[in-house]
Amino acid sequence: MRNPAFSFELLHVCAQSGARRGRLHTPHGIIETPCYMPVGTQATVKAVLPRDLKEIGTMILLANTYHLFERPGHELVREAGGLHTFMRWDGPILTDSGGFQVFSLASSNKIKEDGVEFRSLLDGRKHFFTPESVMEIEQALGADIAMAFDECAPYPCDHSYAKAAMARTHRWVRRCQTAHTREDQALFGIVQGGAYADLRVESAKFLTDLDMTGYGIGGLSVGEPKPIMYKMLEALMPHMPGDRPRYLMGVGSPDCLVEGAIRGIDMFDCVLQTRIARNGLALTGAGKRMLRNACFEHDHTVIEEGCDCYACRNGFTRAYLRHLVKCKEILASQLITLHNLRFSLRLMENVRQAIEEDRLLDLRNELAARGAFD
RNA sequence: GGAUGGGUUCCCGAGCGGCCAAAGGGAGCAGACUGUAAAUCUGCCGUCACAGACUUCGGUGGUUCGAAUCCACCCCCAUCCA
Repeated sequence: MRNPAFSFELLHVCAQSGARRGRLHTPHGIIETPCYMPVGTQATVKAVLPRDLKEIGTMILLANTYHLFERPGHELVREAGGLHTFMRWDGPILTDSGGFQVFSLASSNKIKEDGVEFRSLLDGRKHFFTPESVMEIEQALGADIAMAFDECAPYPCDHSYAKAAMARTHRWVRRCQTAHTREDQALFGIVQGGAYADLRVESAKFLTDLDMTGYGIGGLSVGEPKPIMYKMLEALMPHMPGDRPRYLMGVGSPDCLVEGAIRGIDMFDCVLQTRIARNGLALTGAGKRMLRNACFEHDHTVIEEGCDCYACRNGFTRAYLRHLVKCKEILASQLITLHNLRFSLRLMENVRQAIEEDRLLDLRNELAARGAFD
């Protein structure tokens, strides 16, 4: 079932860490991996122009099936010529299936064998999502990569529940495969299994047998301690096919990006960068900086010396950004978002280079020593 | 000069005899944020030796067991009338 329109080259494996340096070819462009993918849930990365996303080195964006179904509706996007045309982004796009909303909006939906009943956040109406209907929506949206419809179990949850959610996810992914026909779009399956290594391994094996174009690893970073997440990755990774991209869904704090790459992850997405930016928090190589705080009132230096983002390159100071944050000015969100995204994309550039040079563990240790993960 | 309505903790603004250190906003300070219901949310926000005590509601006296709340006078402010 692998889609021939997509190919994944494994360029190098870091001798020091085992991390993978790869290249994923898609109809809308090439993705160098490991990569970080900015999230544009509503067909826009909040506060950033597509032009700027391109300039900072974004190779692929995320959008969300559930949110775009609710508004503006997938038929409208289809009518507009698909997501790329609609949102004016001609690079690769990945659509999440709405599986995460099964988890994050758990209080307003009901999970059944056939699918999930969602209560609309906008008008309270009920919508029933099935693997088939989600495939219909994702194909209408027309992203390069469509994620299968999965059930993301919460943490903590007991073994039997995690197993049931995993098994359902497995049944659903086969239905997704059957319903998915678009040849210029790849379908990625999603490994589930909660915080249970045996289930993770079982899920990895099951999905491997389905010979999919790529694989998501879902249901992690849902509240469990990081060591557990890492343990899950270590347990399941030997059972993942080496010649397919592996996407750790929803994970992307600076430390997790590096630790994930070390454990063989090729793709990451995370809303953290953009969300914390809108709350005045900037990422730097020496740790996070809450620019709203009083200690920056008279700090006339840029967010991070040497950073090549628009804000730092052009002398926007912490004192000025603090002022913008306190005034709730839109520019604060724009500048800090751009900075955080550039920080993360540059981090991955460094990770890729370190893999090529077989020194990713060294890089990890250097970053940690400088406080980049604080 | 007369009439009326007001003066409340940094600001606005509730309270109108005890349940008031005083609602609610704002500002200020801090925290959270990982497949985005997030330009959101949470906590603190009179002072201190802080499970308690002390000082506050324009000022000064008074009534009362008890007052930001009632009374008297005074000082300001707003509007209106001369």
